[in-house]
Amino acid sequence: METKESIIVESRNFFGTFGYEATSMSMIAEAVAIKKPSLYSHYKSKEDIFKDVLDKEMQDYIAHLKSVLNDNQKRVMEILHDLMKTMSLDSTGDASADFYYRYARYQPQELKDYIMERYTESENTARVLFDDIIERGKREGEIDAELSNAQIYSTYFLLLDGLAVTPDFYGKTYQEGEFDRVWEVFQRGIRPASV
Amino acid sequence: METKESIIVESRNFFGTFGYEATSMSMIAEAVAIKKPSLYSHYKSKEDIFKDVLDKEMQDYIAHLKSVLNDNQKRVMEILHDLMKTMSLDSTGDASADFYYRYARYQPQELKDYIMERYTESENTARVLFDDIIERGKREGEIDAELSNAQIYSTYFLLLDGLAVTPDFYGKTYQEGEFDRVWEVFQRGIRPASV
DNA sequence: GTCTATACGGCGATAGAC
DNA sequence: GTCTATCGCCGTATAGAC
Repeated sequence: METKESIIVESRNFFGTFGYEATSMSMIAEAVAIKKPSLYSHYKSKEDIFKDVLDKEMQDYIAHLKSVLNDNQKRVMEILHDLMKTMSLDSTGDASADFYYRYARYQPQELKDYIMERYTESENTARVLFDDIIERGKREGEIDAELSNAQIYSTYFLLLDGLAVTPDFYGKTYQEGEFDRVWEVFQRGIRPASV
Repeated sequence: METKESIIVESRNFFGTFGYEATSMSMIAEAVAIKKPSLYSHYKSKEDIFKDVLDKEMQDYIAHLKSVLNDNQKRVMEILHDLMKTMSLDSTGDASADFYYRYARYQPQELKDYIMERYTESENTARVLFDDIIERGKREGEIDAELSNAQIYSTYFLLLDGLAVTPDFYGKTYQEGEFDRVWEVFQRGIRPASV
């Protein structure tokens, strides 16, 4: 792997796990197996590394959503189910998810504007993708057409975020069942009334 | 206000808004209007300030929940509705909520064990309080008795957390409507089938 | 592009006078 | 309990040889 690639990967892991301030250039350098000053041959500052990591994560996130949501072989509720399940199970220890959800909520002051712009772009794109699939769900009778797309979208994303970042206060067994419990309530909440 | 009280309040605001690492003893001292070394007459370290803030927030959180949940004048769904609404609207800029939700998910390494213990205690207490009210909701026909308490609890808390901490990517108007949209889906998801 | 050496600043924390 | 002065450390970042 190229040195620059390695810097991105290791930095993302540290930023996601420990946060921006708690991640030092020394930690990154050690993980990449070079000396600290060598980092500055690739990036002019710690902020610049962060921005590069962020841009890459945004691209990957959208690419992932597109590939999952545009599967016309599957029924809509199956797609939404599988996506939520993946998020809730894989996310513990998933470096990309850790990173994505952390900086959606908590931005270092000096990077706040930059970060918020990127998330706004990303969430707007995600919204369009979801509008399409929700519309399909309504047409095919899986989702109650009385509900607005915004309703489905808001609720689904709140649950998704929650599942992705909730720490396990209650232990492993509880957490494994959490997705199924939550999914049932969501599914009851959006199904057509007459079914 | 006593100096020590003031330290707690200002520290909580900074810790909640900017995070533990991004909050310096100088910032706290300036906000309290004393010099930095004077802080050490009240606390022996930054970690100690944090622990005191955390303990206090936990107590307040549980006290708040108790007072809201044990209102037998109100119907169960009304209580759950009002609590979620308060969280979703007041929480933007509510220093206590900012603090509580931030450290539930992200702990500085050196304080991790201490923080997790406190949250586990707090969440276990919250769970008992919710079990009671959910049982009441089932008895009084507002909640489908087919669903487990864990289901209601998990889903409700995921939504609550989400509403409390979601940043406004979409602007003010969108955010104001978010609570109502989410509440309807939740309410449809847990109501008895025959109603 | 990588290294050794180093600058400079802010951090948490302490000493000791008042 | 509050202050001024200061310590030691580690952070980001740079200079300059190879």
